[in-house]
Amino acid sequence: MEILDETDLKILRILQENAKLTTKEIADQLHLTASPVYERIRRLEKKGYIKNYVAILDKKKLNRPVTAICMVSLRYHNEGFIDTFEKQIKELVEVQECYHMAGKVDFFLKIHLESLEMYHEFVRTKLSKIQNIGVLESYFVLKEIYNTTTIAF
Amino acid sequence: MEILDETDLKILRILQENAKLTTKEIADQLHLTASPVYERIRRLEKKGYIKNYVAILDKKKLNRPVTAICMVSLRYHNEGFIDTFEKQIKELVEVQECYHMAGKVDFFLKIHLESLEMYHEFVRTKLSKIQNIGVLESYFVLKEIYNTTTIAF
DNA sequence: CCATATTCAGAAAAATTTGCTGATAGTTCT
DNA sequence: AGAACTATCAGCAAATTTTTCTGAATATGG
Repeated sequence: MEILDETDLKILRILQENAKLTTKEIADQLHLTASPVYERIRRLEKKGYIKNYVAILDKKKLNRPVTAICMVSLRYHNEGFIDTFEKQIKELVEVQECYHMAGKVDFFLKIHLESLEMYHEFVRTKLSKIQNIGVLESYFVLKEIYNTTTIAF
Repeated sequence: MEILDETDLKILRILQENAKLTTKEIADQLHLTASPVYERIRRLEKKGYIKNYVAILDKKKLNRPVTAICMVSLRYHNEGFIDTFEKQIKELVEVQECYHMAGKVDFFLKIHLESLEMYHEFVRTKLSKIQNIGVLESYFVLKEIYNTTTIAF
C-alpha cells in the first residue's frame, strides 16, 4: 500500500469522527464486509496514518473552564535557548498546545486552567520562571465557537 | 454520582491518553475487576464527562502539513454580525478551531492546509468572502512543539 | 440499628475482534 | 492474449472483549 485509495480515506474520515464504531458498522457504510475494513484499519495504524485513539473529555465538567492563548517572544534566539524553552514548556501540564511560529512572535501556547486567578498563578510561578522570555501577551477565550480534532482531506 | 471520585478521575486520565485499552487492562491498572470499571465508563459517557472517542490522524501523511493561525477582528460588533461570522466560519472545513476572544482581537482561528499557496487561496476565495472582517493577521507554524488533546486535572 | 442505595466481583451471554482460507480481480511480463 | 504474481475481498471460526445479571460487601441516612 503505497498510496491510499478512496476506501482508506473514507475509513479515516469515519474514525476521526467516531472511533467507537465497530468494523462491521464501518463496513456497512462502505458496502463491504468486516475483514477488509479490519485489515485496512490495521494497516493504517501500522503505517502511522492513525497516530492513536483518545477520549475527548468535557473541560468545563472537569473544572478547566478557562482557555488562554499566550504569545511568547524570546529575548535571544540561539539554538540552545530555543531548545531549552521547548523542553521547559513541555513540562507544564497546563499547556495543551505549543507551536514555534514564523514572524514577530516566537511561540503560541494554548493553556487550560481552572480560573483567571490560576492563570495569574501559572504565569507567576511557572511561565515567568522560564529563562529568556522577552514578550508575553495573553488572550482569553470568551467562547469556543468551534473545536475539533478532525482534519479535512 | 454527583461528584467524581479518584477512581473516576483515573479512568478519565487513562482514556484521554489511550481509548483503545480494554476495560480489563484499565481495571488491572486500578486493581479492580472489569465490571466496576465498565460501569463507571458508561456513567462517565452518559453524564457527558466523555464527549466522544476519536482517532488522531497524521496531518502530514494526509497532505496537510501547513498550520496557520489567524487573528481576525471584526469591523462591527453587533450581535447579529458576530453570529453570522461564527456561522460562516463553521462552514469552512479548513478551520479546525475557532475562538471568540477577549481583547483587541476578536477571533482566533487554527487552519490546516496543503501548502502556503493554498492558504493564499483560502484567504482569497473563502475568508475574504466573509463580510465584516476588519483586520486579518496570519501566522504560520514552523514546528509543532507539543500538541495533545489531553487536559490535566 | 435497620433500611436503602451504591459499588464491586464473578460468571455467563452476546458481540466484536482477529486470524485464516480460498475466490476474484487487477498487473506485469512474455 | 495468456500465465504468473499480487492485492483485495468475503466468509467462517476461534479468541477476546463487551455487556448483562446476580449476589455480596460497604456505605448512607433516618
